[in-house]
Amino acid sequence: MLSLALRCSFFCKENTMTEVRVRFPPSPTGYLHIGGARTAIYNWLFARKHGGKLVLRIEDTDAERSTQESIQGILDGLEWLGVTWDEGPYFQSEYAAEHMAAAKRLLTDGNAYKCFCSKEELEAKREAAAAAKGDYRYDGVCRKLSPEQVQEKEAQGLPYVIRFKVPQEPGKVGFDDQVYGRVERAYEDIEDFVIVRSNGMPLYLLCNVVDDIRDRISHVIRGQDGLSNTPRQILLYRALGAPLPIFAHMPLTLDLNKAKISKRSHGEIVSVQFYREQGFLPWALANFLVLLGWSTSDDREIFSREELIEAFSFEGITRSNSIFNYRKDDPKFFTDPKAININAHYLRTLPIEEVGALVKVEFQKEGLWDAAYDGEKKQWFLKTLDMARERFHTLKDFASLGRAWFADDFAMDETALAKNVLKHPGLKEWLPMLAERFEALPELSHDETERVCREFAEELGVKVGILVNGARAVITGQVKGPSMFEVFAQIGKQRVVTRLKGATQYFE
RNA sequence: GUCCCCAUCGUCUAGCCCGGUCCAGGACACCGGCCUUUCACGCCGGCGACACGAGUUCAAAUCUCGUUGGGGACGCCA
Repeated sequence: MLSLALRCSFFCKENTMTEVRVRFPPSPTGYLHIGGARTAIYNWLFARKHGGKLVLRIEDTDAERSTQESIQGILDGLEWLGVTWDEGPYFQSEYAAEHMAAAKRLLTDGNAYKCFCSKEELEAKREAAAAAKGDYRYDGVCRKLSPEQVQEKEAQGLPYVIRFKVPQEPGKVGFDDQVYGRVERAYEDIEDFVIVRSNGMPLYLLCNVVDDIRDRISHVIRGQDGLSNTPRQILLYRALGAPLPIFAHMPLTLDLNKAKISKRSHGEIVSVQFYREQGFLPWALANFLVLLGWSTSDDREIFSREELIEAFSFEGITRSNSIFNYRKDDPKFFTDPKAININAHYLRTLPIEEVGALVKVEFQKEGLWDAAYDGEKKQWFLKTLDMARERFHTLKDFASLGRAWFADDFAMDETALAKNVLKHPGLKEWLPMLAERFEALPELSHDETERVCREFAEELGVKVGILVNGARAVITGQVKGPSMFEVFAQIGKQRVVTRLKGATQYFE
């Protein structure tokens, strides 16, 4: 799709910055959302792959919208995902003096000028242009002001913003984006943009560049929505006499209506925290997110950390936006089915000890944790998880669907009750009778319980499945689960017998 | 409106740069089968796409142009 020469320009072009340094600069105006998380992961992968550094920088210059809570949320989210940074977090607000100094320099070097046009004036011009169906760009009236005129206006105490002087010549600015290829923008299409507000505060475009220069960022990896900012930022780098980083823009993640996902309009479904609460394994989410816009040429989709770091490159990144196919109000999937599928995959393939550690946290929250699970019941605990996890999708399932394994106050699934218990009235007598036969055994083993069940079924002249599934319902509250003979043995004689005898209650 | 970007199954995508091996491959989802005491896993099979139109060519998903559709950016937000 894109010429190879262009794609590998990072490796071929001489670069004054030998060290790979990338950054993730969230603005703390809300929780960490999956789009931001994906960008962070890409940066992290790139840094790890090239032995570089990931800098975390909190862009908190919008004091009104930034919150401490949000900062903490972002940090927690990254940490949970396993995205580790090497420097920071730095806070953009602490470098205000530097941003100002840069603005002053641009002013004295003649790369910027003071603009006294009021917001109202500009607004009027914008509206007039819109009414005439034309497009508006700052007309540069203040750029033409003589030094005397500027002095005069300043003497009058008129407020001013500082605008950058975009070259007024036929050329264009361009750069080789690592994902999108050559991107160019004619000077005439760029207006003299504001870099400092009338209250003296520098704007994002400038701050961001100044910070990236100071942090010696070699590769700017960010969302495609930053693509059209890039030409202006390059102008800033040039004027500031700094070397250019390499740019790589990622396609965006869209919602079902193909609109950019945002915290504001999508709520929890796009928040990393939500997945944490819903029982996602952190790496499963990361793995899924990475696949939204990146792939390898082979058919691999499941990657360990190491494998991903090894496999990752800009080459595998698509240029088209991808849709986050979440399904709200779907009884089976509460988010993108693929995300659930990947989570389920990790849930049943990860070393059981790892799953155990995560389930422990879940159980502690649910009041299901028993200290003995870390002690004498540890083997039993892990084996139970191992048996149960095969058909679970999230960590929460252990405490909900799997509750009967660990506690006596579990819920009876309605389908299980109707289909596997009430449908066969004979079970009202048979299950307690089965309990008696189990009681006669020294302990419940897979083979013994199977023998007993089959013999009993034969005596009764019914299919063993009726007995077994009826038992499953009253013992686990579920319509599905592992082989019941293993379940008998695992749940243990006492609970099994009690629950089988209690079957009569369902017939009243 | 202006500038820019994008366009393959419902979704994520491979293939496109270097045209034939692609009546387009994989994954998820969905449907069916096998397995089975259930469900799940696993395995087997099915459904399902090159946005449209021209052009170039012996040959186009791949190259060119146009159309349409979608997205992003156009702030004294970040």
